[in-house]
Amino acid sequence: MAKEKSSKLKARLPRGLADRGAGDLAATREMLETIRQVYERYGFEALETPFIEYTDALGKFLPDQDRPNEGVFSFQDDDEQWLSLRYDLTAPLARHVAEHFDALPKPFRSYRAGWVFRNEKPGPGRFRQFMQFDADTVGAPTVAADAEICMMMADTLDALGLAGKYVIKVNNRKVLDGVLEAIGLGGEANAGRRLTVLRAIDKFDKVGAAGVRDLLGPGRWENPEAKSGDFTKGAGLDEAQSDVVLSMLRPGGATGIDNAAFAAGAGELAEIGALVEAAGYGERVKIDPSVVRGLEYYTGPVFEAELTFEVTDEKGRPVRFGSVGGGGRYDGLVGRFRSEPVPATGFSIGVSRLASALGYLRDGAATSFGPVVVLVMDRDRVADYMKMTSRLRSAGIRAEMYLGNPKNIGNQMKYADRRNSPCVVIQGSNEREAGEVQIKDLIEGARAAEAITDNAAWREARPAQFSCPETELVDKVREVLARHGIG
RNA sequence: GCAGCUGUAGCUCAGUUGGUUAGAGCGCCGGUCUGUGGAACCGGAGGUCGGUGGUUCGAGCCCACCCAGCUGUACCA
Repeated sequence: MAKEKSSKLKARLPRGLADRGAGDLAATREMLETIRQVYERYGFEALETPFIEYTDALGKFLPDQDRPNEGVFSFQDDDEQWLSLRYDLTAPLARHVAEHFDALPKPFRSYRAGWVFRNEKPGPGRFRQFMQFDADTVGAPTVAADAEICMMMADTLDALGLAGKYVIKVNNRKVLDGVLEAIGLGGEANAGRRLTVLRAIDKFDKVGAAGVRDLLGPGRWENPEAKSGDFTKGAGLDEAQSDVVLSMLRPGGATGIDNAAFAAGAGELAEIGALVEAAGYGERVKIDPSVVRGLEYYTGPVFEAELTFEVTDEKGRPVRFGSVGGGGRYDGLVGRFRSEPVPATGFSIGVSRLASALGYLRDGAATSFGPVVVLVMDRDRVADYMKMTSRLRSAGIRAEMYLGNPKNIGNQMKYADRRNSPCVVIQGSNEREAGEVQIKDLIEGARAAEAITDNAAWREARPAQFSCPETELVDKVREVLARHGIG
């Protein structure tokens, strides 16, 4: 008993997770709908798969010898089989397609949105639960499918109001493989070093050409000048090898490399370039040799959508959003389940990150209005107030009767204020006798009251309040809502 | 994982060379207040001072270890 106080549960959320309020939800809903419409227009169809899959269907087959299954939330079923929360939407799609292969039209074009989960260290803009919105074409080997996906991403970002503020970068894993082969890193024995080289290239944006050179060679200190902080082990390439890799990152890319992989990759890139150019997307979709992505399961073209604008956060620090989506061709993924190879290509939008970028862009979150509040002026007439509320609801207007302690009208007004109500409905005995109601426009009232500094005067003035016959309640409320653009 | 920084109320912080019962502002709940949302006044709840051990007559303060958070870095299939 004495310990009761200290044994109270602490209300807290695990790190990397977030509750989302009305404003957030509304913005996300609108955004998802915009994306959905674009995808539909391109002829993709909806699909939903569960949050949970067998662990082996998710990622065990991805040749990730680095850290198998780390970063995935997993648990065992009662038959001891391992299950996991999905960490992306691509692996579940591959499972779905493989499972229903015979019933699906090929190429199969589908899209899906949903939560994915990663058990990784969270950071700014990185959560352990976040939403993705994917579109994939399965069963189409042609690079036209890749080009189409890129163009659709461009159209999607345009539709979201980001025209001119992003670039879709395209590269090809075969080009990278060709370069690596040319410097003697081909073959199974060098898989680990290849990975290190790819990761170094991936950091080009962050550390620059000199940083990449360090990472390709001996390694790099967190603070290069002081040689202090954390040390990242390099790939151990010599100068000549590094030169070749770095030359690839310059505009124009690598030259003088003569092997099959490089030629195939360069050819595909040129083809994609020609397709997007011909369709008028040349400014939005660009070849960029520094894009690596996905490190393991991509087999051909890879894409990345990057926002190119900068904003500052509430503390005045610059915020870079960078990548808000990416994808590529994964010809091996569905084939894990089947004896024949199944080509596939897709793109994934990071909904949560993109939503926060859009939020910054719209300087300040749009306020979402609450319901109309019907005040309780006379405790004995609750039935009448509920009836009024009901009339508003029947007319399609969000409305509620005040359910707290009604003894003080001021408290009811405060409640409505806090709910962001556009207006309140007041009917005391005076109005009742006259067959009227008072409607107070809280939004207009707040605006009108800005000039009033004295609280007594503010009360007296009752700004933006008018009375009307009770029969016109719905129409008048509707007028107030319309004035503020509330549907 | 590694490195640096930081831990006192829901939030922002104060707290003397180690000294009694750890404070403030804001926020929250209630009241003044049964006819009006920005105010005022009054009252209240809320703390194992991140944890454990140590030094000391005495620790929020000093020491050791641990934990958590933040930032960077690595990883991100």
